[in-house]
Amino acid sequence: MKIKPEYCNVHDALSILVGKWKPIILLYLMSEGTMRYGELKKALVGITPKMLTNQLRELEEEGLINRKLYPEVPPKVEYSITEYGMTLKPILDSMHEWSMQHKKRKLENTID
Amino acid sequence: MKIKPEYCNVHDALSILVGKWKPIILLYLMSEGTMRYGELKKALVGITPKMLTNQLRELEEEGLINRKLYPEVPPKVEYSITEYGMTLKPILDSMHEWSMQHKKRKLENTID
DNA sequence: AGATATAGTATCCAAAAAGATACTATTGGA
DNA sequence: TCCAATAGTATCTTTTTGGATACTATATCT
Repeated sequence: MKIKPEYCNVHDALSILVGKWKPIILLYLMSEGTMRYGELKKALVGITPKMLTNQLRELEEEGLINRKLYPEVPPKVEYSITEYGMTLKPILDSMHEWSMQHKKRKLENTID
Repeated sequence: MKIKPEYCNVHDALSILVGKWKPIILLYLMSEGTMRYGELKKALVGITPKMLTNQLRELEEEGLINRKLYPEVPPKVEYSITEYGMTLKPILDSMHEWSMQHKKRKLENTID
């Protein structure tokens, strides 16, 4: 059997999740609920405005988060997880769980 | 609450899985069992030897796959998934499942 | 009139990931 | 003696991703 990355579903799922700040943003919105742009910017230590906007836009494009613009001045924009975005929660949770075990395992194997 | 990517377990789990060919290699070894370097190279259409070696080494370093070298000439090397690597299967399976739903959903929303 | 607050853009630069391509060691067999 | 087979290395280039930093629009408040 011959295969290419483009035909791999896991590869595609990963490409949606990957991005330096995407998992964090998703987890954050999943647990904290609605947040404004500025709040996210404060919470995500070290993120640049360009990156924040970029990651939010990409998540929005996949339908995972919602962007609500209030027509005020100064502007107010609220981000929240969509119902659809919540379908990722079990996967993120199991990755979180696996990662913790993995780190534990690494420590155990570092007897040197 | 303030957060950084380095403190996010999901981020870390992803970084182990990410790499253009890693998910494919894992899935392949999970389903096909043991494979030689040359067999993998033939199966993974378009991969360069450098990339193949690189991805295999990184997976091996995490303990997910096994490298068995037979001291023959010409050399013979067999790769297989480890028992530990198999603990990732449920996660990969759910990502596969999610990705399929996601594509279906995208098609439905493309009525334009 | 000028400062303030918010949610971004725009531009340029650095680092990381991936691709192309050629090369190597070894030894059993023709 | 020279070639084939296998599992890689080595080197250079391109592409992708992320970082630094400065700038903008605009109604309101003083």
